[in-house]
Amino acid sequence: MKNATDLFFEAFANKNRFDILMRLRDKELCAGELQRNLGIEQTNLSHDLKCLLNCKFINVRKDGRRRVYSINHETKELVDEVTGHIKGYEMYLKKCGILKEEENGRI
Amino acid sequence: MKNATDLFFEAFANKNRFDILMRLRDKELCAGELQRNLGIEQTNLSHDLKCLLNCKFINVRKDGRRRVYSINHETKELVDEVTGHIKGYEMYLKKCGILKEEENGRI
DNA sequence: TTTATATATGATAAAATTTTCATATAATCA
DNA sequence: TGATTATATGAAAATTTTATCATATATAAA
Repeated sequence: MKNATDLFFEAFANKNRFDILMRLRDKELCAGELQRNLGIEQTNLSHDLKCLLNCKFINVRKDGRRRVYSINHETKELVDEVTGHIKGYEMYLKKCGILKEEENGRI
Repeated sequence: MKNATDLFFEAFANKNRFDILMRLRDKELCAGELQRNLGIEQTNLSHDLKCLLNCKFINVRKDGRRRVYSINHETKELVDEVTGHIKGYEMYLKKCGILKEEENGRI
């Protein structure tokens, strides 16, 4: 049985979902705009938006056949705090051998 | 190639590692104490501590054959902010169908 | 100087999460 | 009404992350 902390990190600490939150930081966007901005697969984006909605990290409103998403205020503040921390520790994170870089198989 | 955000979440948004940070919130502890308090396997704990150290989220000092760990101030503040957010959204997190609960196979 | 305790390391196994695939629904337009 | 666009759903495949296993090192005690 997962506790609230596990669930929180599963929702929040995900690349695509956090990217969505960052994009919504400054202005509301519909699904299609998010898809084009972030380059996420439509189907993944939809799953991710639903998750963020369920958790009340974001809100929706309908506009014709579009759905327009916006971030909630408290979540926006948390995004900012996390973003700040990442900036401050970036150099160490990149050197951590436990957080393994992908094999760089590029030619 | 992982970016700083991916690396940050891999380090920070992990059950065992976040538990360690929470335990260190109020006082410094050696590895053995953390192990007993948290019930983490010795070998996992050691991997996790190394990761947190690499990222500079915690510090160590030697004391005889013990190693005593303490949390860094900025990280402690972030832990508090995250903890607050989790409390506020716990009820929604638990109802999110995307964040799937484990099958509860208990008798 | 051998033994015991505390902690660390690296490779693989196991489990969890994320992506993909196939398809559905809902609203608008022709 | 039928076609088209925008978005959602659920199951299975693919990938990533975490845990386990076997073993190493370092300090202290006997």
